Amino acid sequence: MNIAISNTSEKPIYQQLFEQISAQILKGELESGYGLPPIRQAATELGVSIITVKKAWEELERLDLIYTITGKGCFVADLSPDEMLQRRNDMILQRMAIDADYYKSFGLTIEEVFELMRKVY
Amino acid sequence: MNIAISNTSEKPIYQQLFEQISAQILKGELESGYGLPPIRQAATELGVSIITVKKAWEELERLDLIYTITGKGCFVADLSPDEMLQRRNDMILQRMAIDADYYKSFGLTIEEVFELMRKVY
Amino acid sequence: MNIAISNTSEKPIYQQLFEQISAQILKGELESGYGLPPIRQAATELGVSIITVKKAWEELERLDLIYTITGKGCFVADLSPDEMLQRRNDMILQRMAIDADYYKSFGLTIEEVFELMRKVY
Amino acid sequence: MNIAISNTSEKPIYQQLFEQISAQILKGELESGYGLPPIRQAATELGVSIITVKKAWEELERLDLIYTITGKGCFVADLSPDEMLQRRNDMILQRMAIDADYYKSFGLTIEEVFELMRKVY
DNA sequence: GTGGTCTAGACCACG
DNA sequence: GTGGTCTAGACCACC
Repeated sequence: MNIAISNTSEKPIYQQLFEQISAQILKGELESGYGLPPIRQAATELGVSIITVKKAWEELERLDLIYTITGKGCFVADLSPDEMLQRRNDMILQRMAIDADYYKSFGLTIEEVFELMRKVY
Repeated sequence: MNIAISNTSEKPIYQQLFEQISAQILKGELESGYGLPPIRQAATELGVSIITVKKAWEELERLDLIYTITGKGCFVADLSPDEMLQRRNDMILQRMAIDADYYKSFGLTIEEVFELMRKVY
Repeated sequence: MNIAISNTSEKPIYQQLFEQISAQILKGELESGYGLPPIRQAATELGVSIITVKKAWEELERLDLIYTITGKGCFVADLSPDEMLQRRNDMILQRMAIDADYYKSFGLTIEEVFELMRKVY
Repeated sequence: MNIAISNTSEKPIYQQLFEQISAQILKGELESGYGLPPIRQAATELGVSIITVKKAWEELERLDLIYTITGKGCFVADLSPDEMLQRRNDMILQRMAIDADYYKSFGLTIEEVFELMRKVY
């Protein structure tokens, strides 16, 4: 659990949580079966409300990235490396399509995108 | 004025307006001195509230992309081609830095970003 | 809005809400574009918390049965009669598969199921 | 004892146990007088808590489907074939009434229910 | 006015 | 101990 929360960000806290944890799962930092901290503990550690943590956890479960055993806790789902790569790419492509639309609205060619992206990456 | 508004989008309408017009200005579609339609007219044409249009116009003026002549209307600012290119890149790079952070959070290399970006572009 | 809430039921309130409204939508009682009552109003009318109503609404939106326009309200989605029938059957079949498993666990044949079902229907 | 437990199911484990065993008794798979495994053994075999097994056994005893002889164990109750059939139907009809209400809430006719049920059975 | 988010605290079922 | 649900009330952005 290595999470950074920004209260000033325009992005909702639960979404920050969701994005960071899903990224950690899909790039293999959190192994299958890994037990996430109890929501109450996570809430106090992160300094947010229980409900906020729960909302993020729910979204993770909805995408089958974690599973819940009531009374036991929440655990990282069992995904094969192939599945993880697929899910990761799906997630990124979904976001990237929106980003690409933005770049295109400014008339950028793919080559220009590459050139600028190399600068900031 | 070629604008597409989505009421159901999670993105605020005024921001959709702002993004699309600023993009059109910075890629040269709207020439310097071009007179934007009066706020009331734009509002009825787009089917949005006057307040919403005003908010978008204010944001455009704040970034010196348009200027207002009281009683006459709003006009696209005078920007040299160099300035326009500079402003366009600034705007894109600002967004791109955020996008890049997102991609990096999933552990993508720049090459992987290029590969996926080529798919959606 | 014709909703019956049971506080004593073992079924969560938000799920009762979801089930009843989704049923009303999918059997055509609530027409496309129909504006649901504001969540605060619905909450007071039903005597439940705003959050409870919101949770039900969120689930409806997740299944594209309603859509939200921030600042305006929530509206029944536009679904063709064919789509509605399809969605209705999907929803029922999902539940029915579980019910069928239960009946099968008692060794019932399909004919016995029909016979008993006719009694209670 | 042929039981399948799902930890991730929303249905409580004790209830899964109860449902499966009661079904086996009422369809005659477990004969009258058959000795259920000791709670501790059942618990370890199924990989669940003793408390959980006990709760299921208690529910079975409450419905007179099994009886306990202190120090000896739990045994399947003596039920005549007629009684078993009656009890089975009672149990199924109770559930079926709920299921029927659900189908009816979607406006299904009994014929539509039969048609769909045939698909999944 | 609307929905979107968040808080702090409570009670319950399950194991 | 765990998660699941619910409450009452607050603040914000958008329109």
